Amino acid sequence: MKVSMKDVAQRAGVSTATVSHAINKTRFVRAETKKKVLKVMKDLNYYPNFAARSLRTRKSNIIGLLVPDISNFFFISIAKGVESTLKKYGYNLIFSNSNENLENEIEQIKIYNTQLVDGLIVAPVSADHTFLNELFSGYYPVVFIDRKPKGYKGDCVLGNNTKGAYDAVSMLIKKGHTKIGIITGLPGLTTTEERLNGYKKALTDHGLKINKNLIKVGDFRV
Amino acid sequence: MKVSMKDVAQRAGVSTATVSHAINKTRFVRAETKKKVLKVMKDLNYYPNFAARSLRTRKSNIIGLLVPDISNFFFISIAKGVESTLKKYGYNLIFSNSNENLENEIEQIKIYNTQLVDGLIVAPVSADHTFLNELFSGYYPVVFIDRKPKGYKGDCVLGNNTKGAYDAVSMLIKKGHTKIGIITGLPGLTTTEERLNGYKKALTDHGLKINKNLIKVGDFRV
DNA sequence: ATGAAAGCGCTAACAC
DNA sequence: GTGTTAGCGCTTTCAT
Repeated sequence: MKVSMKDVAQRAGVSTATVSHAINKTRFVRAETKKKVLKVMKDLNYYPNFAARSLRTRKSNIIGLLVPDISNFFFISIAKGVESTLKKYGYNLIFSNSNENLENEIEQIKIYNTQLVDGLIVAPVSADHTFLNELFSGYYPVVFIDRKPKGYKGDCVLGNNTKGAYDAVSMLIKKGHTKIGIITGLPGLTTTEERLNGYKKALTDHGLKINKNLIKVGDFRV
Repeated sequence: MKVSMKDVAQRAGVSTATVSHAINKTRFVRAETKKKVLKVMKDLNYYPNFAARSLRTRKSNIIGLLVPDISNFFFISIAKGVESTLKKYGYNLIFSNSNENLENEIEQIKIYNTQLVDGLIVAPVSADHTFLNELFSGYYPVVFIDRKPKGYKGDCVLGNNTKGAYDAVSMLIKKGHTKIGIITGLPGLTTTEERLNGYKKALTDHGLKINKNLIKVGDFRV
């Protein structure tokens, strides 16, 4: 049988409250008592039950990360950064993949809605996200990254794609170039649209014409 | 306030047992009753509480994956495969990184020991793992991949590195080559050692001498 | 075909 | 400085 806090308490001759407080440093426990408790914990190879603690405290110390492509280097580097920062604060990462598919994204969000996570980071698929207004219970914080969820107003962390493209094109123009092309990302992504807008605006602002033949669609998803 | 099963039951005029069974299809519920329950669930935007369910059933439907390098393509492709297979069976993936550091590995295993996961997949760091014999409570299944944990006898899924290297070298020899080098992975890894053994054995078996100058250490971690 | 209620293992308010 | 105990939200046994 799995050893519970009660077992530890009994063997140490204290109450579960004392064990709990010894573990969590949430009220004073006499040094001697604490030492005894810790020893028993070790002897019995005791680990507090995650589910019970989580149920009681309403915290899971888990953050969800939902990305559209788990093998894309861009999203992996995000996952890496998120994971290492979370661990620093005692959190864990649940990593999930919508695979650029709206159904998958919705299914995964429903799982997160079970209070599995204390917070969620999403790089949304390219689609209308008005439905999020009712899907999100509002009981845990959500932040979107990289792409903007269309039709939903929530916190986002985004690159300034328009300005990036604008500046890049302006730079080329200033260097004397006039025939400037762009390979865009996948159509429909906000990043794609924003960069294309920046490209076009830079050309127009500098008196250059937009040549459709110089605009090619690539397979970038970030 | 977060809506609980009790709220759903009250609003639907049934007991929590019925709600539970309607959700889980775990005993017959009259079609009409079920329909009413489902509607109330939707109306109230109800999602079952993960922690409560997990506490009661002693299942989390979460599998842990612990790898030594989260940005290594090899481990990422493993993560991708694991994640998609898990999702197919209704499981989630907790993704963690030991960063080739034994302390991190141990810390993370302790977290998993809180019954957070129903199972664990580990690509261990290169170090003695005898300590696992007492660290693992034995209450959840663990499988090691890619590298063999030294000093611990447990389930592993490994490549046949010795034979792979042996065959590769033998092939070169059969083609008439005699000056055959190897760039190994990091020293200490079981994969490195096994491949080196295969390399050496192939040379010896075919009557060739081992030339230390032809053995170079690379930075491969898989 | 459904309900009542115990209990999973913790935390924290209250008591002393 | 420590103990008692209610209760978190489910699942499931025992009733009916």
